[in-house]
Amino acid sequence: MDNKEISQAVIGRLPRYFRYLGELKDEGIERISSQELSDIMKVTASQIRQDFNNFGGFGQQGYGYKVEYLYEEIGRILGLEKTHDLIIIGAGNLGQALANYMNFERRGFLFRGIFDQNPELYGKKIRNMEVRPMEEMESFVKQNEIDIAVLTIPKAGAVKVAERLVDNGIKGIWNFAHVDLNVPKEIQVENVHLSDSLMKLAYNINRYESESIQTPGSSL
Amino acid sequence: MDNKEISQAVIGRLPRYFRYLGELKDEGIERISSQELSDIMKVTASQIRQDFNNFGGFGQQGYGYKVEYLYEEIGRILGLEKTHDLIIIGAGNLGQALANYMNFERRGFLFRGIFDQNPELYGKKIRNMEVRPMEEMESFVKQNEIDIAVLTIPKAGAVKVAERLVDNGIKGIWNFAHVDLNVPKEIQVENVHLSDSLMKLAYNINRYESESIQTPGSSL
DNA sequence: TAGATTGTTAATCGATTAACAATC
DNA sequence: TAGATTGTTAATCGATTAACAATC
Repeated sequence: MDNKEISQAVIGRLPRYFRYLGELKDEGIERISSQELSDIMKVTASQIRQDFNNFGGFGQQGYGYKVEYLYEEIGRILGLEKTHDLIIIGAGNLGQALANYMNFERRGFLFRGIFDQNPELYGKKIRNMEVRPMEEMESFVKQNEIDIAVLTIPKAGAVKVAERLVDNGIKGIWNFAHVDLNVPKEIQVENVHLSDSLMKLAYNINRYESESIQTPGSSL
Repeated sequence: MDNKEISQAVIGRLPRYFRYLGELKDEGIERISSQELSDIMKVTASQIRQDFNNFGGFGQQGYGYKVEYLYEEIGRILGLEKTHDLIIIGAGNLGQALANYMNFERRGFLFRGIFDQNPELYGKKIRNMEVRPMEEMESFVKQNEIDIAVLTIPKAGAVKVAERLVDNGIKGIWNFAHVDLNVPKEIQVENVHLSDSLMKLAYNINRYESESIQTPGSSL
């Protein structure tokens, strides 16, 4: 409804709020102030209030926020009351791992099919789905109105597969292939580049080590 | 050597530079200007130059950057010439998928062991390693001087396991458990919260849809 | 040398934090 | 009402982009 664009920095924090509020709710806590939430989550109270106020006022002056209400509102903002139909492209280890991860279903992400180009895998049961040949991907996406494709194939084929998905009406791609996809800007892409993440960890480990060796005054 | 702190925003971009430069090198391209790289990577030339200059001058005025040299320098910054010994905690689908992912080894991340608390999995071969019981984790970390632990266990146990790892000298944790770990600040943590990532994708899909419906003038 | 392109300073933009008036 | 805490404006900080002098 609201028309001002929300920054991706804010969006990126919403799932974490959602998680903490869910936990507070499960603990039976009814109200919380931005300051209390700040202490728990280790972010400033100011940021919490700013973030929430991007979407309108969820709190009440002098009282704070109602945990359950806030939890539901953030879920609604994230679109979790809607369901999404998704397919997995690539039935390797990672594709199978994601297919078997039940928690996504809980949030409305419904696993509808899994595809691979390796004939040896055709018909293999993963969760309750049989692996289908890649050739069936296009028609399947159309007929089942698939929203989201999860790309867990090697990077060599990923760019082309993404184009085929786009041509058949996919709305979003969750991309685990180690390559940047080239799709129209109305198609949403969320990249999970695992090796990039691991390299970042390595950098931070190395940096900390060399820092603590060389800090003046820390010697001997 | 240098003492100014590099921002995580910059560090986060290094693996992507590294990837593109590796591809350019493989294509046999010897030199590149920040403007050319800008066109390929879709980031500003200014940002590229600023980023590189955090680490000293890698280029040459009037010429540009030598691809191979730049590639190697970034690899060095990321610490990829060193090796890291890692273990995986949790031999479920995701743990096995990561264990089988060969590409990490290529970058010096050496898979040394995998642990689980489920006795049915003990001794099961994953890649070339047998699944070990959780009880052996501490001694294994110490004896083999493990740097990095990959946490692919449910969130319930993750916080405690992380503490045990820290007590035994781990330097970094690659955390796939859907919980924030509570470790001393000298321990590096890199979180991969898959469901957060998927929620972000869902938000962006929904947002785009409602926007294109409501944009003034697009009505029919 | 002239042309190209870096390295670096300055300007802008956006995100975070601080402050406080509004109000429950 | 008085106290608490939000919603929101203003101040600050940091990151990105633009501009240009240095120099290959």
